[in-house]
Amino acid sequence: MPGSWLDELNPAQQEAATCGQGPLLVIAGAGTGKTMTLAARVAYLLEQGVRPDRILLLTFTRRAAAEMLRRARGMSGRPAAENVWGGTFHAVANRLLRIHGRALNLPPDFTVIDQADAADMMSLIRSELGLASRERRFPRKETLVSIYSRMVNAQEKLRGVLDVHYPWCVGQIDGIAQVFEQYGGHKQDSHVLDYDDLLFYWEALCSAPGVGDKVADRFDHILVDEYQDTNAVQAQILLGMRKHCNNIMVVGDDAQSIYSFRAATIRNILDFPEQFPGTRIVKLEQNYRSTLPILAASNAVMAAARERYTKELWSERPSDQKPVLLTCVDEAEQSDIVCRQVLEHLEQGIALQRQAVLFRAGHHSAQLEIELARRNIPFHKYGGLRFVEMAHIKDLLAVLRIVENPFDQVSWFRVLQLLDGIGPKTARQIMGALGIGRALPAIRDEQGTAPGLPTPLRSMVAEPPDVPPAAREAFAELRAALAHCCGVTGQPPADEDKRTAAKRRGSAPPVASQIERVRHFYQPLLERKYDNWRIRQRDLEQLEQIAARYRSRGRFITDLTLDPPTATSDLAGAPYLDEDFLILSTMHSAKGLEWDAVHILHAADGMIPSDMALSDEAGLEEERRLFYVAMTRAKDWLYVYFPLRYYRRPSGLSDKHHYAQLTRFISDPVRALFEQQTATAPIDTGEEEPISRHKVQARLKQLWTD
DNA sequence: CATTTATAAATTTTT
DNA sequence: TTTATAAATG
Repeated sequence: MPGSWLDELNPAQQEAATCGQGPLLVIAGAGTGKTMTLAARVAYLLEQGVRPDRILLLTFTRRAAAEMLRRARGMSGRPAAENVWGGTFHAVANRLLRIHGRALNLPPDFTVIDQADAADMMSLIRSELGLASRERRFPRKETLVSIYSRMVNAQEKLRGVLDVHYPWCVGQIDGIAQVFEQYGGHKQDSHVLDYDDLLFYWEALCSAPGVGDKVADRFDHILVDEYQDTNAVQAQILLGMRKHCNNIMVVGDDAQSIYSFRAATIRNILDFPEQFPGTRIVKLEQNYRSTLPILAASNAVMAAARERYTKELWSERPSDQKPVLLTCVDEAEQSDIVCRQVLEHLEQGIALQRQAVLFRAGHHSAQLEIELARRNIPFHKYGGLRFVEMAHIKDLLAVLRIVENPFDQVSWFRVLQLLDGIGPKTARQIMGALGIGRALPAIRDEQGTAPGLPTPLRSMVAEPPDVPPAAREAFAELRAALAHCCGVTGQPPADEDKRTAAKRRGSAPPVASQIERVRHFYQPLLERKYDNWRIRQRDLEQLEQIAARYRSRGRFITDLTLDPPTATSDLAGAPYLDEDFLILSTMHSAKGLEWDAVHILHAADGMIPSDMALSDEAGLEEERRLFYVAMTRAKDWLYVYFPLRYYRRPSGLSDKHHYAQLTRFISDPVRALFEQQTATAPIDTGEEEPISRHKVQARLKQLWTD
């Protein structure tokens, strides 16, 4: 008998949750209880006696999966829900490939590299090929990765990708093709997979004879959230996983597709019924989240979309409070008013955690962050520059990655160049001497068949190569740190040879202790490299704390690349950090979340829609959906801020500025649905703002104009 | 000759 | 604030 929790669902939600066998497509508009429905589906399946480890729940973030399983546990009262396979496509791919990768000739010790690492590898290849110094500038390494990623994810030809999305690179097509050619080999030599490989190899796993059946046979039910933001490869994976179980449920909303830059395509959700014959379609159209006025404004924004969507979102939450459009003089005033608005709600009893500030790009919140810090308002920021992308974190992790995977060229290259007197050239020499990369492929081949021979790591410890005098001391430190992390401290290397790799890992010290040792090696380099090394040191300490939760170094590294933690909120001021904090988030990272009060910054053309996205029609439409996603996060209060004036240079004496235009998404009919306020309030009695600054600047100007 | 230092330029969104 | 290029240094 189904539990009483089913009664809390509306008919459409119940239908989706208790649907029988076969493919199921759920079109779920914003705020229609999608998460609850998915959780209910999991709970229902468990009650029906489906084994938890035969359910696969694919979500956009690990957090989303955890949240859904938590709810499913609450509904079904079955702790067994913990054994449900949940996570992102990438994380699940990683897990499956660890188990079955041997069938595809994947090295058992492969590590996963993120986009920045992939970019570094592209750069490595670019300089090896001598493409860096040409008369016309070769694409940046980040651009190379983007092109490559789009190519493999959308399964398009290089030529086509360049023509459509990177027309300024078309002239360099031969060089680009050369780099990509080498890239595959370099990854293989380095025993690494990039994000795209994870999906690609999973797909390959499905179609491999023998193993393909085994993999597909692992699951009886597959549930996919946010299906509008999956790409062609991910759809192929689902098709490949269908062999035995046809019970595939996908949930999504074509109006909320915001990841086409990652080659996501709404074709997936639109074509699902054809790809999976016999699909049952359920639409969730009742919005439980937002008040009517907020919903009306959001719908009005979408009404102007090129393609109209067939859903009719409705709500039963009337309210007198329209969304508010706040026009302010400039960015400084915007920050000021956001703070005051947030605090006002806090006084009304809306905790900071139930409020969020959303913006298009990570740096759009920079001014606000300073203002929040000044007023001791704690906040957490999601999206934008993340922890693992910071140079010092990457430096330290690179050392760990070397221990985990001694063939990782990018990490060696990075770590070696940290040392005094070692640049690209010497780093390559040392790597060659250690047998890393293509310099000495013979040694690597023997490695596979004759496990007794020294790996790069062992030769590093036992017979180190020569280094420039300036680097000797630090190099010795590095060797000691590496030795410690392998667990060979104090023991003669001869003793090591007898053990298997697995045993060696077992004897390695705890991950946190490894980081502590690496930090000891890194500390002097950190202090020399950065003026603000104290702040960065705190980050490294925090990394060590995160590591303390892990038993396996490999797991730690993989988790960090597949599910990176958000940036530290140093500015919030640690002493004042209490339980409650305001949420700052990019619009992308806000997907699937909701708050009582939502503040949207920079509703100006050029910010949203972003200038970068305006090159084609599709880009503009995606920006519109993005704005729609941001608006529909709000339950009771929605504030949209529009600064009139932007300064060209954020700092500096020139007071050049330009006037902004209200975002084109708030057209006149849309604007009528907002309550409009102009912030003319006297600003912060303590110090007047831009006016006095201009006076000072004018006075300074006289010094050189007269 | 390779590395370091100085200078200029650029800067969406994320697994 | 990071990153590519140019000049300077050891």
